[in-house]
Amino acid sequence: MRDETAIISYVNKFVKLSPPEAEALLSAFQKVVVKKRQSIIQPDFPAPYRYYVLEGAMRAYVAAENGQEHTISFAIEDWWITDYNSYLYQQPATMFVTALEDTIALRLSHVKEQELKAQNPKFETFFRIIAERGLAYQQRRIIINLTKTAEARYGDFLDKYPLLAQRVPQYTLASFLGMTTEYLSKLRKRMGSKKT
Amino acid sequence: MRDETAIISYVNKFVKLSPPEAEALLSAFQKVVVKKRQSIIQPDFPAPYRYYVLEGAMRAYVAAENGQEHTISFAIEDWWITDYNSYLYQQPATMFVTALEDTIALRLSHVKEQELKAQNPKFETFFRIIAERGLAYQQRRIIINLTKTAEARYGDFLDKYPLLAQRVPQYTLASFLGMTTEYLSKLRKRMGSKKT
DNA sequence: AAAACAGGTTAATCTAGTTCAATAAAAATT
DNA sequence: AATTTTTATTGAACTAGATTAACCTGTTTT
Repeated sequence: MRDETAIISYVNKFVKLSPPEAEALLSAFQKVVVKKRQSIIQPDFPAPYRYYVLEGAMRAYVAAENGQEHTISFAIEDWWITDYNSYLYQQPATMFVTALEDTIALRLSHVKEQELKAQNPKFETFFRIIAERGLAYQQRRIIINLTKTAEARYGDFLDKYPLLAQRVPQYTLASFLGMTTEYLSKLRKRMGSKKT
Repeated sequence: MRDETAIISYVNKFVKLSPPEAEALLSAFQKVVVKKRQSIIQPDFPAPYRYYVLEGAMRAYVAAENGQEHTISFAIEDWWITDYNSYLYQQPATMFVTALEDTIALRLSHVKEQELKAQNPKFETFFRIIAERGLAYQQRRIIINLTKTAEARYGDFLDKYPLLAQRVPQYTLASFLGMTTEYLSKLRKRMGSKKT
């Protein structure tokens, strides 16, 4: 069982915190327990928090008119998740963020985040770094989506996130990769031996 | 003719700079003139700079084996452009960044950027803000790519960037939107009256 | 232990978007 | 102003991937 100090080690990978700084950071977060299938962010409501996953798995998705779901992101241990357009600009969300497993997360409110950054430039640096990492990650994802076939996207995901691929329901993975469940099922059969 | 002080007004929209701070900022940039079709970033070479466009237009794209080009981003006046995975992590680029028109830009080296941020937390704040804006923008783009048809993506782009849509070659727009030039041409004919 | 639900597979049919190839129209270069 | 290069259009043939619908399996819930 990981406790909330996991986030201290995590932040320390990017900026070195003194014990009082670590304490200040920790006190800005609240621990939340989310049962499988429960949503912590819903369309039309603002998303006042960003979430750091301590244990478990979540996903962010948008629901289309016809009932289709499109997974925008996953988050497991040490990953962050929220609807960034809602959180950063404090506007109504367009996404759901829902637990794929029973999950324990630390949430940080938008207000507390501003306080942290105002209080200590190290926190400003930290949030700058994770925003840049997110930016670079998403640019890679956009490139993959524009350039690769469904089969190549799946193969690529398997290479990069073999454990995650086994951990999340296949229909969420298909919708993350931009294809239907049925087609992913066909691909898996066709690829058979080559990949796990 | 916009001169380099344009970037001062731009940064001032996010963080308020005193005259000496503005001076410090400006001195970190170098003005560069890029002729149409000239590349400032190429695959396999690191991208030591990020670019702020003063005048003109550029695009970032990846070239596939078969000769296809996939446009990752555009930049016109007041926009930034670079290969973020190369610039942020100082690794070899995978993209080209090339001028679509004769362009004047201000470039900031990775080294200078670190100096600015170390020197003054306001700059740290500024780069945090533009990274977050980029993140939110890219999350919107990923949603559009996953959820909309080619026709809807084009309509959407026309609504949001009507001037840009007329300014860049259509094949670059098609490749940005994730479709072939031929298909975009067909869409335009089909949509005819509805949209400009 | 039956019923209900969530997740996954299979196969037939269909279509949005690609490919290929030729042509046309603009724009840049001589 | 003629030639070359770049950009855009058109149509026919094709295919990666979607849709529909039925079925299967394991897991919760009653």
